[in-house]
Amino acid sequence: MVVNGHASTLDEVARLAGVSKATASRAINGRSKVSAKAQAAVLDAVRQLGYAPNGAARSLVTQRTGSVAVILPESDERVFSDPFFARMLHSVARSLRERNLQLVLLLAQPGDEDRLLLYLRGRYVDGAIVASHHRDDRLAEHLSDLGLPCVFIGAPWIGAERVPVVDSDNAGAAAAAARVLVDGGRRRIATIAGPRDMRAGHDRLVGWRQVLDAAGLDSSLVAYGDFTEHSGTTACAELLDAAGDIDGIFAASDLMALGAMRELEARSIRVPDDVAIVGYDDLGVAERTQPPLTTLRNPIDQMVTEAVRLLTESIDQGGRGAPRRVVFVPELVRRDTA
Amino acid sequence: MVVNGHASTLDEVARLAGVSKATASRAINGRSKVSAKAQAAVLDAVRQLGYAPNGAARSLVTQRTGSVAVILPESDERVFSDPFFARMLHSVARSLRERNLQLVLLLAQPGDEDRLLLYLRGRYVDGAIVASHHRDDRLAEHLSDLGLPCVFIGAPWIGAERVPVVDSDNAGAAAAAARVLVDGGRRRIATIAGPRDMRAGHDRLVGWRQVLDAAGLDSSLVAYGDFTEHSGTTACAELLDAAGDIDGIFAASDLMALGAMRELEARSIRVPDDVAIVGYDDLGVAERTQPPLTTLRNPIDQMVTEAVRLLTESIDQGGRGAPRRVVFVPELVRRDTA
DNA sequence: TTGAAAGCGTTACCAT
DNA sequence: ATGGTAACGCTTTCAA
Repeated sequence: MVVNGHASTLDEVARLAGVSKATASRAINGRSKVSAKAQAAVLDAVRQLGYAPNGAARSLVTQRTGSVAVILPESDERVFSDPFFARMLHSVARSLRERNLQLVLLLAQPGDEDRLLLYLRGRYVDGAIVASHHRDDRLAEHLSDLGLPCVFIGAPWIGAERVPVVDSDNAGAAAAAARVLVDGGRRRIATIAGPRDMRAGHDRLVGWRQVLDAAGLDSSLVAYGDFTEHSGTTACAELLDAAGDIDGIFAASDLMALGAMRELEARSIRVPDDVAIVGYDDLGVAERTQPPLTTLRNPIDQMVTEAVRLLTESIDQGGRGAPRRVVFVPELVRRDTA
Repeated sequence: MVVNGHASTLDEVARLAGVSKATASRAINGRSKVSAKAQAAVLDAVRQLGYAPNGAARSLVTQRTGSVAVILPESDERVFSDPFFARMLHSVARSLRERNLQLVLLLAQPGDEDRLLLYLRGRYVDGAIVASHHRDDRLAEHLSDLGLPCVFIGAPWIGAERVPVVDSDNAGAAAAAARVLVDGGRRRIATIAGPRDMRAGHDRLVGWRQVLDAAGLDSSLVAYGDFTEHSGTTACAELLDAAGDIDGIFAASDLMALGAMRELEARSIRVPDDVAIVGYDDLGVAERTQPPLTTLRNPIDQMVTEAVRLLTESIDQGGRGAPRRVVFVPELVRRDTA
């Protein structure tokens, strides 16, 4: 394809096609009127030379790169173990494909923020979707300062009012979960909460506590995990050791619920007979637990679709537009654990 | 930071600092002689304006983007469930950071090859590392045609001779695993193999078979999985149903070994007393199984370090340089399952 | 419909 | 050490 190691330029294409650079450009981008003859000649030359437009040159004039970043300010361990991210990225990739945008995944490790910011300031991407981040990261402020179109999936702790946010009602959903347990007659209801420094972790804990308090039940049976299966097992053991009479558990992720169920099984505690469980996410694991898990469906696809819509809108408007906020409500999926 | 929505340019920095664009550029990039006074003035202006160089403009002249792609031609389900990728990316990120390169992750879905190629041809990245790919993808040929510096981690099926490859000796390691079982006195040795259309899957099966054949043992006890835990469980059940007298299993991934152990436990078959097991990977899971898993350590860090070294070398040489091939040998890690 | 030419924002060469 | 200026490869006026 490539003639001799050096990528071909529009100039060469034009020359080979016997037209000007301008016409060649028009033929390639196909927005403008070009005679059928010129069109064919150019396309032919493109094929012969294996030509592809130089991205830098094109971006320089169009102010567009045709790519969008997904930023994950998260340890790669979690990124690559939590089904949440797999589902989210899958969904993002699909949405972007429809709009002919290239997905660029940026793993934002704690220490590496400077290079990330430099990259974004360098306008290597047209916009960014930020997902799941911790209490202390100031990405929202930075992106807002930067003027780079962005959308946050899940509200950031800091600077949430300055950026568009697509969120789900974590507290409301957790409350629904707690209500399932309370209405099911459970009285010693514990929770395996997510990390305290993450919105989802925090809000789900709050929602659970509210319902328990309102029902006059003890809301002190709390153990913390990090959304992983293993942490669910540990947390469950902790809870059981502290209070042997627990009869209901709300786990802030299905993975933690699964871990908890393993611990319960190890102790020969029956689910849901002895202990009822409600999880959170419904990304596949919940259907496959034994017995199948009652859970709240995290509306990831909806959030992503909306996020991409908002982002492209913002990109098209050149980054202007007021920071909007859209919230989706997780749906209760009743199966057999509660 | 940004004055008014529009990113500032070098021109503005220069004007504010009272120097020429040339000097401003030199001060910012810091390779060339600049008076301390000018240096300070420029840096100050940069800070005041929140200036960052426009990537496109810079790339256009330097022919460098400062970023490197990691291409994963793999379903996102596997990318986000197999610890192999987590470890690899972690390692890549570390190596690139040392060299001040930005990691750009490109998920190459089957249908999406065209856009990926367009992106690469557009020179949005300086080079690419390709990891784990299937029999039918022609990425190696394409990248070789393209002239983009690249390194493959794991040999591709097609075009392996045309690109630099960093690999591990899958067949040799699998042979070592089989030998552990044979030498341990096992006579009915099965394998849970990886996907037939992946090099790692194929080669590990070959290595295992070679040793069994050489020992005069039946090498037909094969079930296929896809490296996931779940597939390991299924495959193990399959094997057990087909041959009840199995006394040794080589699983082509620790995850599949774990799945197999769950099935064995469900059937009250003891490990290693009744059935010995050897896994593959040693990325954390192996230490935590019950009992701890004997396995082969996939030399991911070594492969990645070498891959990044080769890649940056190739980038510095402008993509020239003969396609090299480096192979690392996995180490046997003996624990308690065999 | 087409072509010439003016940028886009940098870096790098060449004088000074 | 510094400034003017020519690239880099493309898109997009503006005339023709």
